[in-house]
Amino acid sequence: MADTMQGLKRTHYCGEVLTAGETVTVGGYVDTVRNKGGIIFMVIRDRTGIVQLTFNETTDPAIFEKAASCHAEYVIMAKGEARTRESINDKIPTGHIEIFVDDFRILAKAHTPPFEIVDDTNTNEELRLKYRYLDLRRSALQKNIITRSKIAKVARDYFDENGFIEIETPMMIKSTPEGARDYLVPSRVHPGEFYALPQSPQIYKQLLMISGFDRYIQLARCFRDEDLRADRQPEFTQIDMEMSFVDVEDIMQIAEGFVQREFKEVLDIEIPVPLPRLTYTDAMNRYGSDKPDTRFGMEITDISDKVKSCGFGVFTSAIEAGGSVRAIVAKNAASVLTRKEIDKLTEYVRGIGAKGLAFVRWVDDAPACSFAKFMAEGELEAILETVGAEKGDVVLIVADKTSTVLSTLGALRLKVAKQLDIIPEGKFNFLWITEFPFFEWNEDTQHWDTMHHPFTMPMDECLQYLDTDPGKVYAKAYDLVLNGTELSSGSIRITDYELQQKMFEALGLTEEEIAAKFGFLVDAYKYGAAPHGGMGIGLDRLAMIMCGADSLRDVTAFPKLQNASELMSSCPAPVDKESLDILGIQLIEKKEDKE
RNA sequence: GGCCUGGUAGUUCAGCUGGUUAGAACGCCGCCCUGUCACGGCGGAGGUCGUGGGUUCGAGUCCCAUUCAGGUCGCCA
Repeated sequence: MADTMQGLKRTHYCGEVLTAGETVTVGGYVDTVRNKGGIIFMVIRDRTGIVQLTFNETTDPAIFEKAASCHAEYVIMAKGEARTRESINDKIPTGHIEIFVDDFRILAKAHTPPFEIVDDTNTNEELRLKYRYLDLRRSALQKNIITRSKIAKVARDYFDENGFIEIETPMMIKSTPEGARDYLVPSRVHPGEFYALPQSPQIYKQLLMISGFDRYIQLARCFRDEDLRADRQPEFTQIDMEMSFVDVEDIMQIAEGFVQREFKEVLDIEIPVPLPRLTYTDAMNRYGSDKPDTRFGMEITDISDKVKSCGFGVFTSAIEAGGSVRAIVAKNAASVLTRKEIDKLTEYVRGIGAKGLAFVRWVDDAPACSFAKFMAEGELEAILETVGAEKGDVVLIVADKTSTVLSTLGALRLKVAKQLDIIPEGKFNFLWITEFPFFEWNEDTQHWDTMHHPFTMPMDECLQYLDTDPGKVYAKAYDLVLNGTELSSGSIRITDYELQQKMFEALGLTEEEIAAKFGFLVDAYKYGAAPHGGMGIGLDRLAMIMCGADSLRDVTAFPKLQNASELMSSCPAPVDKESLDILGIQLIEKKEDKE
């Protein structure tokens, strides 16, 4: 049986700096026990830090013996006098003090954990996730989770101070077939019918604007049944907001104030505003991405003009087919990007849709070039000059359909930058991406899809092209990008009923489809709505970047794996037949069922 | 679904062109040590080499399949 804590009341956390002479009571997990024979030094830990307890065999043999029986992760409580240590440890904040224990309780014994609870762990993540509650004892993770809490608190403060009202929207809503796949929730009361978990509170927050709440905020849980990435979890949290009587500039201003406030209050870092802006078109042309990382250069250069009449068929045929030839320059990379490494990059670009990779590797006075034999006198020199390459650089060139060229070079740019280790740490580059194209031509279905959602307002000057030339319509949509991660996406919404109808027509939706998918929303706008718009800021991603973490898993208490399962509780999991019967659900038998 | 990387003591890893009893560090267990703090000293236990098949006199190592995990593309209005 473990001891009770009867008669003891915690007075201090482990990380609190004590003054010599005071009597304190602390509790925590045993970190290390250093038994020297006649004296024991025990380090205990809680979420605030660590403190050393000292036991002397001659002072109190009974307590000494109990301390000697302790192992890592035992939960203990100790009362005693804080004393200045005989030898001081400068490396820890509480290193000058120790607690000389005169009352000691073992509140819970503990099995040896499957991995050591240390800050700088390199234990494989699968094991740590299986024992997530132990992993979360590590101060590095605790720090992240606590920072995340602070970020959320600052968000609430900021929006509250700016007149926003926090409103909860439902978690069980109607499934809409557009966009990401929904998680479905069956209903016992309505067998065969399903709720969906929200992908975002989008529709509800627009309805709240129609209701006149004017400024709405919610730390909203969102769900998407899509494949995971390091920066993508199936359930996540958005700092979701919406404002009335506003246009794009008003929302950007509020958002800029928000990030400024967060970084100041949580990290004590000044973010200068207004934040830089780039149109979607410029972002694609310069960085090959709609969420460019601007912490380093290596911008894309169009060299189509220089090679359109050269002798290299790969280049010329791409241009003749309406595509282009573009390049990036990796400065001083010739030593790192060996021929072998470039071959690996070629494999990589083939994997993401390009046909190949041409290169110039300028090591010695004569640049090594994969296509040199096709070049006439001076042509290679002209290319090198156009892209600004010098001795020691590597030029990487892709020729294809322009969209493929850009996306390939955009991905290559990031990969090479990581390989060369030229992305500066501790830098926070915010960037607005504006003027998104409204429509995207879908080759498969042969009609126009929206790039955002169909309630996004076109830019005023583009309204005239809605019927005639959808490709020329740009949206009042804006993404906020931080260090190459999309932090937030937002737009001004269509509040004009007739315009909304026109949008649906342009998308080729029939009356029935409109009514079935968005009927109540469309109806709501008949009753009058102030111009409004908003955005959803990814709390998880913001926390990830502010904590300097590489993955959302490091800022999420109980994250999902890449296959969207959770190891600790083993979910999702099958349910018994009775539960399914009540819901009116019948499973299709799998080919090879578990025996 | 495609591509890439990985799976060897509790943990992190080493293990070459196939060849005795598969190693190290940390952790764990036992004994010793009254000022440690990455404590130290002595001793010890601990392995279906992810799984299945194949090649071979012989497989952790080679081949095939499969599975799990991570990254990425597709996907994510």
